[in-house]
Amino acid sequence: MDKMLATSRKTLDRAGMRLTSQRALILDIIRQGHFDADEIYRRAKEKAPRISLSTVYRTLQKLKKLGLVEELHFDEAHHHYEAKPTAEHYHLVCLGCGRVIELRQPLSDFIKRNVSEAKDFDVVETEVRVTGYCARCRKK
Amino acid sequence: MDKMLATSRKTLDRAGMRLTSQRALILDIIRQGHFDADEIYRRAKEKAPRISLSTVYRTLQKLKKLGLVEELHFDEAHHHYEAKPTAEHYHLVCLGCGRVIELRQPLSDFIKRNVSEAKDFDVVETEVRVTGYCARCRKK
DNA sequence: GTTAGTGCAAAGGTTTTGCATAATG
DNA sequence: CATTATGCAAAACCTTTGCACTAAC
Repeated sequence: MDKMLATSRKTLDRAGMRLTSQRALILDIIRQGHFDADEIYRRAKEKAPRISLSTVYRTLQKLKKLGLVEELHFDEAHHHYEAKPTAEHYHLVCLGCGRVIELRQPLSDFIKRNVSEAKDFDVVETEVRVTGYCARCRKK
Repeated sequence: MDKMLATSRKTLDRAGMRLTSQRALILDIIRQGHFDADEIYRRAKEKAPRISLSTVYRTLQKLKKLGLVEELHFDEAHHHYEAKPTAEHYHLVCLGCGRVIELRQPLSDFIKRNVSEAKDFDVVETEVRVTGYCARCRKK
């Protein structure tokens, strides 16, 4: 049980939630990349064949509320999830191959400054989604 | 039949598509704001009670492909649509009241410049979604 | 008239929920 | 052991599709 898991446990504890094997597993999977619920489910089943899709959804939901996981909206069909906290970054989604590239850029300050100034808005979260073609796909 | 509709007709013509009363109606509704498919359907039914939800979805799909309409990803459950072409802008979604505020900011240049420089990515579209609380809701 | 578009109903895919059982703290 | 979480199956949603009929060009 690593350090991050210990931190997660504390967060769960504080919320009166239990750290089950399924939750630890899901948390672990999410830390490895951006996946949709079904992909998380498939990966989880490799280690815990009896896990159910509902558990995945319920867990994701709860972790999201606790701020341990962030929900992303890459494509139209499914949501994707990634572990938090992470350094600020946003996503490039390649329309050719579907690859998701993380891009660390100090954008939120820029946005927040402009947004609040202009509209008196209290920013909670900023999601930037850029679609286009990666270098590999552009060559075709 | 206004000027915009004439433009739309041309675009449809070029694609070998017919300008039906339903399409004109949907186009007209979308120009009034950002709505999800169901809201468009409800509004459309007021003027054309026999219109079907499938027609709404099919129309949105086609208009999107033609570039007359843009699909947005505000909340987790539905897609929203807005008319194009519009000036570059992004969206603030209030977590309190759900209101969507348009924000005109020259962000895309900033993003495109940074993105291409950093990652050799050919940008097609940029979507920025800022969530938070509007002035009204913040007071509570 | 030909062909594309519509309405309806049915299917598809994702996410949520109810309930009895199992596991955590 | 009290309570929260799980698994399963069924339901709830949103969106798409097949087909016969209608309307646009």
